[in-house]
Amino acid sequence: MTPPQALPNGTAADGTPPAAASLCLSTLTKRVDFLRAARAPRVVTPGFVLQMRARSAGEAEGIRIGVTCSKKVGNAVARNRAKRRLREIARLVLPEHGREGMDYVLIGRAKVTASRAFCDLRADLIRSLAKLHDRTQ
RNA sequence: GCGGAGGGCCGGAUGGCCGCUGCUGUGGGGGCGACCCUGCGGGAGAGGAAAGUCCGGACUCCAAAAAGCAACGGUGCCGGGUAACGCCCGGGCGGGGAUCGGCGGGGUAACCCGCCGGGAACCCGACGGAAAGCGCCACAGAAAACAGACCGCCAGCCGUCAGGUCGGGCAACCGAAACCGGCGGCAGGUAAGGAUGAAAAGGUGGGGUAAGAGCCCACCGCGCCGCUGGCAACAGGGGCGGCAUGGCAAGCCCCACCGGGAGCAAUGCCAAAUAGGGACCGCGUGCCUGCUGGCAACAACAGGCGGGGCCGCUUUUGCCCCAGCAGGUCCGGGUUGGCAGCUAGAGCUGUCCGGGUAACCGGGCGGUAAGAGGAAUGGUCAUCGAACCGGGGCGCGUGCCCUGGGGAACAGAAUCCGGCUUACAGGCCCUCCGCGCGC
RNA sequence: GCGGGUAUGGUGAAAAGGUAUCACGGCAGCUUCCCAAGCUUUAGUUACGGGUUCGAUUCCCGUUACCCGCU
Repeated sequence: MTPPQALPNGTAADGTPPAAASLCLSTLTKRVDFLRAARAPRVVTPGFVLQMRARSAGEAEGIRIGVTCSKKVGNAVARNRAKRRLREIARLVLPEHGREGMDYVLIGRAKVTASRAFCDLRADLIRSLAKLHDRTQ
């Protein structure tokens, strides 16, 4: 058994972020929040669709994240698996790359969300966030 | 060894890092509040179907649900099990079933085909009633349901013909007569036969008859009545009846039994907020006694009588109401927060003992047990890994060995249980029956 | 999660246990100089799988898909 830190891509990403994670992420639960985000700018990648909306003042605090999958993704097992993977990349990426006062919505896609390599999925999210942030500047 | 047929179990494994949701111990913090958040330690966290929502219950509300009636729905061989069931077990009856026996046909033969009978393990069956009633049975066919009589068959009577017959004649032919026969008609007998059809009024064989027919006889079937066995469904055998009851009840229906309705988005509590609002319907504007207030009318309270209401009707008990209110329907407004219900129950299961053919029941000892709430139970990496694909070797062959790729079915608790049904990669185990061979 | 309903040509609808019908549309043909209109013709697993029945779109059971209601 070789220790895991010998592997190059395992240690690089998950160095410190979990400590910072606790302060911001909360979950979107209301249908209206999802509908507002659906009208906001979006980026489409093979594994997911990312929507980002800047909240108006006094609405809520911190970064909020919503995850959703339609019936097109598959049965309950497939949908739950897709949502779990999306939640995991959000947990790893958003504390570092997310912005205060934003609602993010991740939408799963059929087949690909569950099968795409995890590191690719994470890189897709970082790239998409950068794109959206550039666009709103 | 060949062939056939059942049942049960499992449902990828190990480890590293990083997470999620309850519980518990301890510490800290927040909210007006119901309550909530959080650090550290400990321990727990999807299935055999969690699925479909097809049955049965627990539980909650509809005030309680005792009895009867009606309506509606369900179940349906018998017995047992169970909290209960449309489930399970055992039995009965019917059907299927490898093989076997008999008969017939084809073939030189091996064998093949058809019919009938018995029938292994086992499989299938909504399997009460069609002589209580109603309804339906298209097309075809003479006829489709108290049978009837289209064709046919048959003796009789009448008419007709002179083919057979009889007489004469060598013969051609002549004559006689309605006996046989043909044709037509009349009034009957008969249901054996008749293209059909899913189904044709007991079947097969013999006797019998003018022709026929359960008209008679034998066997089979059917019905009725005893007997024997069985708790029963039913089976066996006996006698009697000459046959009456075509099918469909997953058509209406009859019989027996069961069922009040809605469902955890039930329901209860708390917080916050609002207009604690309005319209219509229904019932109704009581009587007596006591006490208090009042000059009195009367009002409030308590008790009795009477009346009304309680999601079909009646009765009983009970509860509520009597001056505006409990009840019903609708319109409008506010909230979309928190907690409980919420997981230990007819629990599940291992083993032993006892009862039972079994399902199952009783007892002892032990093990085990998620409770989320836009919904946790995972993400990722590594190693090992079944199916499957390719190459090589061994072997007569099923196959075995080496090696490279490959990479795990159906599927995610949502109040909880007992079943059923449906989906499912692959693996493991056990049992039964027939035939053949060996001992 | 709980409860209820529907399925028939491409679309919308009928049909009593007995030949699957109607309208619009599509394809092809006739007609016309061409188009329109008109006429003729054509295409169904009655969602799927079983059962009852002589016979099923219809009756019964199971499956699938879709739709509706309930805090």
